[in-house]
Amino acid sequence: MALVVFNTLTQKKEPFVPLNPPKVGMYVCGVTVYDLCHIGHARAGVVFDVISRYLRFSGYDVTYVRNITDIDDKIIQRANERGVSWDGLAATFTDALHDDMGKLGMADPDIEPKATDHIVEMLAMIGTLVEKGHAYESGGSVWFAVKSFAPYGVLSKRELDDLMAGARVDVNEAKHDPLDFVLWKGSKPGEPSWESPWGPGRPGWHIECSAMGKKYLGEIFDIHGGGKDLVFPHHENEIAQSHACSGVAPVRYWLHNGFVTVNEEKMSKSLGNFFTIRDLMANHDPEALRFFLLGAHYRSPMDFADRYLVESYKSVARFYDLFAAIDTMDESSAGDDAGMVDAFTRAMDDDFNTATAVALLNGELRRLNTLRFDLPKMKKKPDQYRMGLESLLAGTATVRRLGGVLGLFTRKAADFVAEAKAKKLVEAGLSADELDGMLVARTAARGRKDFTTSDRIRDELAAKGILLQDGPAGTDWSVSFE
RNA sequence: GGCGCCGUGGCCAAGCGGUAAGGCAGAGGACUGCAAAUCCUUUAUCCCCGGUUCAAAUCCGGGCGGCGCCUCCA
Repeated sequence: MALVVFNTLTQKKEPFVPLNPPKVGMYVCGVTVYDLCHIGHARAGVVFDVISRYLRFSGYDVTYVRNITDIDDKIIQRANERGVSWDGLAATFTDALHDDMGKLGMADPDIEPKATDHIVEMLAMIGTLVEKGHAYESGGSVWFAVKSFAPYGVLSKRELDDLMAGARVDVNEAKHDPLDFVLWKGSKPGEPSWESPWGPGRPGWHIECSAMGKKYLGEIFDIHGGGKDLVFPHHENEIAQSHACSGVAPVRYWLHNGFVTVNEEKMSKSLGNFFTIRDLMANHDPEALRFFLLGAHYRSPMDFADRYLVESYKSVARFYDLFAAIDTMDESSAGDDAGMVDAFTRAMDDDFNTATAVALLNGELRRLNTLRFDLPKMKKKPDQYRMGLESLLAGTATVRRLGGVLGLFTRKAADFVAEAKAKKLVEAGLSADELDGMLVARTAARGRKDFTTSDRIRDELAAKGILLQDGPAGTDWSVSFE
């Protein structure tokens, strides 16, 4: 089976056929850097990160472009509020963006263009649109004449009349038509501005993506992604600009991810009900957030709650526990579990069904854990043991590799465990030595069958989120986040 | 008002015409001094009502309920 993707343009799943295989050009709308990123940004980031990873896994040569909007009204406004320069503010939040996305295990996009580095390209495009009669200057700004572009509405399935009827369209004296949107915004004194044939100003929001997409991926490219809320007006306007300029539809497949909601309500900056990635990372492992985000299909809405992250952490930890155990075996296998790879591919080929892919990984984890604990019993039968070991090693390697396609399990297992433990000790206010002392005391108590004492120590630690596990090799501990 | 999405076990969530994946929580069991971890077993007929079909959670029609876009927004 081959890859099938849901195209917003047609509202259907379609076979994915790139323009110039094996090359795939993919453009994703990044963020406007005027504030910290929230979970919604994290979802969009993770979704398209996984899509790019999977396309590569499938053998495509992907060029992944994700832009940064570093000039915009909100940036100017926020900078004024804080009494800092607009570009300084943008730089600050760009750094924060990189930091946060990096923590979430995002592979860097191949190209990360900034709006302010592409004023020339935007002006050229606006010039062409004016020449072709799709845009006009008025009141120091340049506007796109929506009615000059017949296909307007193809993406968001809107009729011009319906839009007109909506009372919310912006009324602006300078526009010839209420539907028109700005390409070049004439600036007032004191505002950041660039020179243009129409006077000083700054770019409108939509034109940057048209200009940068074209520059880095060409007039027609394969995938354009972003959050569902960008379908209208942003992507609709982007199509209008690009298509009117070049004469061809710019994008073959439009992909949009669903929202993250909180209490069933969309999380957004304007509602103020958002959690920043940083807030969350203070108490949770970034991989838990990624795992959570992958648990639902990318187009479905997801409700967020803290406890889901706790659940996800447990799941992730279960995988690392297996990996850590295998790592200490000092054996390796070049083998691969072909059936597993096949099932995974089928799931992901169906419009990137990460939920099914994760379920597959879970099922395999159970199989491998069973094998892991049964293996010692097989030692008397060398043939059986050898086969079991091979299956365990190959299966584990496969889970790791496929997890990697989802951006999961990329840390060393030992590091994952060590990190979680170190963090928990700090939280519990214990030093490693103090904990060791307690464990030694408890082992001694158990040795003399003083279970009252040993259980008291165990309860004390459990109250701090430190869970003890007694095994043949001694007592180990793990971390709870409840 | 216009456009679109969704409604699956206590919770989260796949499946989208062939008889309900997976996770969390719960119950029972193996293991354990007791636990924990791990493993095994176990919990649904898919919002309601009609229709199409040999066959529907899956398609169509009508309800009810929730959400999103139409204004900045991933």
